[in-house]
Amino acid sequence: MRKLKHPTIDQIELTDIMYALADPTRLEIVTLLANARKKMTCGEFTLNRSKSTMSHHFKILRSSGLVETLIEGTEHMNSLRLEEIENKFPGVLKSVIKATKVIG
Amino acid sequence: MRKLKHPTIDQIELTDIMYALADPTRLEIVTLLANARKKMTCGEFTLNRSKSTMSHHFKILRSSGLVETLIEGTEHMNSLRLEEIENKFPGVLKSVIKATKVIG
DNA sequence: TCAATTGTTCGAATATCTTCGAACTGTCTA
DNA sequence: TAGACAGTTCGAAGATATTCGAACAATTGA
Repeated sequence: MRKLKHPTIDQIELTDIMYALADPTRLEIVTLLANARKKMTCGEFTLNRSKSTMSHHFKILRSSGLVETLIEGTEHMNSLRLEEIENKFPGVLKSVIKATKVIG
Repeated sequence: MRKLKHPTIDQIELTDIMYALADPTRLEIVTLLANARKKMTCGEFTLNRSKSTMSHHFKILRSSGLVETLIEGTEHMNSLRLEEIENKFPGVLKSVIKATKVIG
């Protein structure tokens, strides 16, 4: 469990990102991460879901390429791969984050 | 069957749009519509799917607010609600369309 | 070394999605 | 008015998703 797998930039696919963002729970995680502007542990997200459910969503966020998870001790520090994704799909992630801000 | 229901602009929700765009078939319909720059009938999309399957996808595209369908005779003319959605969620739809162009 | 902490994995239940063929509806035209 | 045409709706099959609790793994600290 030393290191978690992440896709490289060229392995990231648009449909995977769309799919990851289509779930309300995951979209909320993404916007919280974007607004936090810092790394957050899984435990900091109190979205009324069980530990295993949250872990499941983070796994999908990681495999889509949206989130990077670094292990520090017993904690998993999560951050958005915003710049990389902006570089590959300009405007996609940023506009979605901005759109969620306006609403809630 | 005279007129089909569409959500008004303020009824359109971001997660519904994300969900609609997450399916490869629907994403392809959306990009074809965007590139066509004109209204297209359902029959013009030859994506190796049955009539009923295509109808199902168009129903989701309509209910998400992405697509508007006007009935002209026996044909259903479809178009993207690009300007409306741009107005509500700036950059979201346009950046996704642009991102798909680069790839395929 | 042992317990506490953080998160993952497993297995299962439930719900939702995609897909299709068949039957149907509304419109046009011969 | 009957047939052709474009899509929708229905019902069902099979695949995927979401969710949870329980068990597990890795690290830290006492």
